[in-house]
Amino acid sequence: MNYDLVMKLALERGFYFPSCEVYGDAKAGFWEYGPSGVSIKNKFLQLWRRELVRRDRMLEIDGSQIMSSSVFEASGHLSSFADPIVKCKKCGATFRADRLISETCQVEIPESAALEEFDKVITEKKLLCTKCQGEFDAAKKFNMMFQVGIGPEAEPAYLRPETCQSIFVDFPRLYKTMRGKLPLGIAQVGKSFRNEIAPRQSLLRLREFYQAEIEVFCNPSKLNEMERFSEVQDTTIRILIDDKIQAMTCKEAVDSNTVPNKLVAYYLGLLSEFYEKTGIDMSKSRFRKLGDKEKAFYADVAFDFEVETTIGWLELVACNYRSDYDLTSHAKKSNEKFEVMDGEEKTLPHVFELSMGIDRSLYTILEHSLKVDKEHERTVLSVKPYLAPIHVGVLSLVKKDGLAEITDEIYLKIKTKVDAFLDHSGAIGRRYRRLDELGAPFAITVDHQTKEDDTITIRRRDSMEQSRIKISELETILSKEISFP
RNA sequence: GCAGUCAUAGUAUAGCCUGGUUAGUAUUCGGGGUUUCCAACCCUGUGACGCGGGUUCGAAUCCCGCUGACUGCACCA
Repeated sequence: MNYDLVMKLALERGFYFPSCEVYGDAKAGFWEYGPSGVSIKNKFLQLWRRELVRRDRMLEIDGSQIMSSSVFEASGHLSSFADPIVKCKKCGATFRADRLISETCQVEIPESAALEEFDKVITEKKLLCTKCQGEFDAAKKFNMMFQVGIGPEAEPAYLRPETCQSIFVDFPRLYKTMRGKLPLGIAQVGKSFRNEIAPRQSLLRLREFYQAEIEVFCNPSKLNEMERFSEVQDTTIRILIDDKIQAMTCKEAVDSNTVPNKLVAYYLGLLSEFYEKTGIDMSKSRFRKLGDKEKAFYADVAFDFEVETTIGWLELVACNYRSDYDLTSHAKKSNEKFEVMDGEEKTLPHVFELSMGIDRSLYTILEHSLKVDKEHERTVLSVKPYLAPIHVGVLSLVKKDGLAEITDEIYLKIKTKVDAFLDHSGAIGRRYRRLDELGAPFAITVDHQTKEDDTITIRRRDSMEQSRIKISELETILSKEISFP
């Protein structure tokens, strides 16, 4: 299925749509989830909690979205999360200063250098705009963080550009009060904010977006002492090696040194098992080991979990081994102690993170699940039943002869237990089609026979098959069919 | 941020070049009928010119600015 059809479905069926769309000054990069989108997002997160947070006994927190300047001084975002740019005075074109200089006069200046360094070279080498030969203005830093003003004096603070910073600064308290033991996973779901230069393609590149992040704190000398590894040692992970995707078990990945240690392999395994259950086509997925130039400024080793879609390979999860970068920086800046006891050993934990993009994951689930069934002239969202925005459609074959009343009764009985949708209007086939597009795995229909023997038909979304069941069996059947794996 | 293309009901589109009736069509959606298990049919109703300015007696239509979408470049910590 392709991007345009997913977009159309999203707009027509309430999955997602542009923010503030009735106003002409609405800015790009902001989208909202409609009812169907929220429903599938909640279920996706429930699956994430089951498969990762609970399974690994992680601690989940919910931190502030606005964080103090000190946090980002320590994290490096104030200096490193910014690009040096120069603007042409004449035509207004902007360029990355470091790239412009290295491309035009082969002088390498690190992007984190002081702004005067860029100005100096531009003046010395008499660099002019490559488009119009105009002169450049002084170099500036474009920081991708949104600054906010706190209180009447508008003292600067920032919207977090990644959720994980609260996990790092909360770590000492959590470790003490929650009786932590390494390795310890701390998880968080929430919004992050980045002032992207060119947001594009709806949910795939947003200025305000959801992340589900997991920071695993571990003892760097015990990365291969991972008891739980046995749970995933036979789980298959797909890794890109020399431009070829190779499927191997987690054990093989460690033994062949493809993945550096058991801890990292364990979490890549968990992540694969999780995504398998979202219904994403895993044969179109890979872990890609990042080269030195691609890695984030804090990462030692990095694997991106990527999935192939009709608009190319999409990064859904960044798996970064951040070493002690964050805890050391925060310890220094805050003068707090971040070392903990691991058995007899005092250690400053290292961090391995799984930073998941929720919006992109949801898009991919939609794209991989959406099918056009030409034979029956219908569009079907074949999502896993436990992720479906609506679990069951509750329909009357016709409104009259008392059928609507029986249908209402059934709906009343189940509506607080499952996501049910009541519909009496129009032709039955049309109602089935609508439910197919919403991804409802089941529809039940009350007909004339119902009045005689208290049975209803239950229709399955993917096969369109129908069978008769007793009304009294409905709840049991539904709860079994839509339960999480 | 740059360049090109584009912007009309929920969705997809016609009309714009050559300014002038009530902005047309398909589908969706609401109500009613018919049918009585897969988008059928009949009646009926709701619904749109992205925003702001200019030209003009008159602007969906011509001009300017802004915003957004798409594609390419750059960017993606």
